[in-house]
Amino acid sequence: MGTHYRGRAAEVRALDTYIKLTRATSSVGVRLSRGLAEAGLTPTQLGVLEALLHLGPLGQRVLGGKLLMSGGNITTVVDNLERRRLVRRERRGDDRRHVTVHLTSEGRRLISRVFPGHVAAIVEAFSALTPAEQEQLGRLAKKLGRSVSRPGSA
Amino acid sequence: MGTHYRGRAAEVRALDTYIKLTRATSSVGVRLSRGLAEAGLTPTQLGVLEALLHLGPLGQRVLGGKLLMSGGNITTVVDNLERRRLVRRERRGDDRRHVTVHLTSEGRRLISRVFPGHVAAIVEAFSALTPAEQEQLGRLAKKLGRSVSRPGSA
DNA sequence: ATCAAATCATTCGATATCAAAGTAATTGCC
DNA sequence: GGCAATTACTTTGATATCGAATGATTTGAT
Repeated sequence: MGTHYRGRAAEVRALDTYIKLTRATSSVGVRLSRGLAEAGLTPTQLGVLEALLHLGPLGQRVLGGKLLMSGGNITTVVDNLERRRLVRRERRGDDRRHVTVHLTSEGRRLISRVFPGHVAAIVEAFSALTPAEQEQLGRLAKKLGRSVSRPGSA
Repeated sequence: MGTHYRGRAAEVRALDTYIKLTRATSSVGVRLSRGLAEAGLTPTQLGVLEALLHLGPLGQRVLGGKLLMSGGNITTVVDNLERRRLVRRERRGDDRRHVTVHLTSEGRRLISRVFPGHVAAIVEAFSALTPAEQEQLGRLAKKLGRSVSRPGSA
């Protein structure tokens, strides 16, 4: 008894949380995109350049893993960056299936210039929350993400 | 004094929270997309059908507002749904600029069948968090989203 | 009544994104 | 050594998404 009601309450609660979560994430994303648009970068392109800046040259497969993105998509994004001479592909000698993506000096210059402002925008977006709230939000998000990615317990 | 250090700490904290937030949201989205894919629906298409089911026929502009989506995109999504006979456009008589989007009976049947499973998937995704944690997450997400959407205070 | 401005939808050109199919190269097994 | 399976990337075809430009219609000001 009460199961029905509890079930509905659980539905309303989860749905409500889900909506707030996606809206918040979307809002932050939209805000950050604006700054990036001035540099002519999409969020994904920034992600690729940033990974290359901080981790050095990477294979496309690794890039896809870092950015939670399908392989087919990596090809497209790297294509677009390469066309603008921001990155350079290099076929690896020891295993010619692999392609290593490098920042060009131009790409390095761009990402070095843009990244600080991007971080500042993130800090500003989250300034609505106290440090403790940010940590709490991070903790809950991590817990949620972790459980969804794994085979689910219940 | 200390400003520099605090600045860096704030950056690390916001960045870390941001990454966890986007990853969690993305993971939940990916999980939900799977169930939708079986019904041949994208998340956006589901959103449109669900809005029409629960709110009745709507103008495209209103739909865009509900789903936080640009007008151009609404046209595309409604095009795709209309091609599958799940919705029907109707040019309004009193103001011929307006188009009202209706569910067809086929569309109503589909969304009625799919929606409960979608909700169940959301409940399951969030079951990793206790009710109190879900409410806390919702509260923080709402606070964050609200502040980002508005002209930002500080 | 007429012309300008505003509003709603569509079109267009980019990028993103995925899944599936295809190509190239490597590894493993016999 | 040679064929099968695996792995890495690319290609293809579909949807999503935005912003800017365009078209159609209505509203407002004179």
